[in-house]
Amino acid sequence: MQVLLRNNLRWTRQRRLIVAAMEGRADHPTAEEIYHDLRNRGEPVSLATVYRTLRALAREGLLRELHGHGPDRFDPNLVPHYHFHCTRCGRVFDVGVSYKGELDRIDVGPGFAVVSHEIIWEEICPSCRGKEGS
Amino acid sequence: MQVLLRNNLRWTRQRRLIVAAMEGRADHPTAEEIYHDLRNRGEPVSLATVYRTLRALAREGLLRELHGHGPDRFDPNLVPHYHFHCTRCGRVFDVGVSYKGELDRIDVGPGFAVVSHEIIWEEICPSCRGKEGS
DNA sequence: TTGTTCCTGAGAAGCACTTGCATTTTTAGC
DNA sequence: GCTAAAAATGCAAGTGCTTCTCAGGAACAA
Repeated sequence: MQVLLRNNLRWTRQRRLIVAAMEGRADHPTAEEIYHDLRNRGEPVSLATVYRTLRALAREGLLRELHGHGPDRFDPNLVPHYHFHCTRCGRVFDVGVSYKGELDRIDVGPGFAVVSHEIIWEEICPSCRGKEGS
Repeated sequence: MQVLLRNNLRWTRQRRLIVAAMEGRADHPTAEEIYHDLRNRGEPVSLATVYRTLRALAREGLLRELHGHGPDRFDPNLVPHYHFHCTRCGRVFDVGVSYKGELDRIDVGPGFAVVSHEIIWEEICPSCRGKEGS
């Protein structure tokens, strides 16, 4: 991953830690979650740095930002895929529907330029389902 | 629209104004935008009431809430359809791709319950495209 | 008309970030 | 390895969006 950090981005201790904390995660953590992960392991990082780093990595294309209700989430999985989102707890999961590349090539109208697309399912996840009734 | 307001929701002056301001709009306004609309017309409403009313209407299923970067937006068009979102100015537009009902019926995994789905295109809209270079 | 319940406005509070700035760190060049 | 320039960090303050609190005001049912 570090080899990809060009453009005046320095490979600092904090960035190494944050990248390591993200690597291989499939649970789409928030900046807060990464911050607490590192804090709990005794690693000194500030929340501002976690935010700055995560956004920088997303700008470099090394991470994908997910927006929706609640705090932004980050996904290290760069293979195009879709998500579903639990409307109760806010968690985001991957969905196994194959990526529809043709939707990136549709013509949405004159002057518009498609960058990417995302399909989001609104769901109730099994663990919230268990606590039903509330 | 008023006939649909059941469940202890009272048909107040403010709610009438807010519903009227939303009716037929295709520009997916934010709560702030509705608030300023009414204020500019000399109608006395508070921002808190606009937020409360819009959320209440969405809970009743009379409006759709759109989440993404920036403030939440509201859509009075209940016919299932998709959106694209300008990554520069944050505005949301309707996209003419026909609704894929089968995606509401996919099996995302044991215990998950699909409520709905949305496809969002990330775009640069014509007016931001014109101001390119910034 | 009256009582109950719900709604409203105004401002405070809260969450999720972002920014400013003084102080490190990193890194390229010697 | 040393040095200077540039970039990153931590902290605290600031911002944007939204919800909450609460006292007073409207709506609706009887």
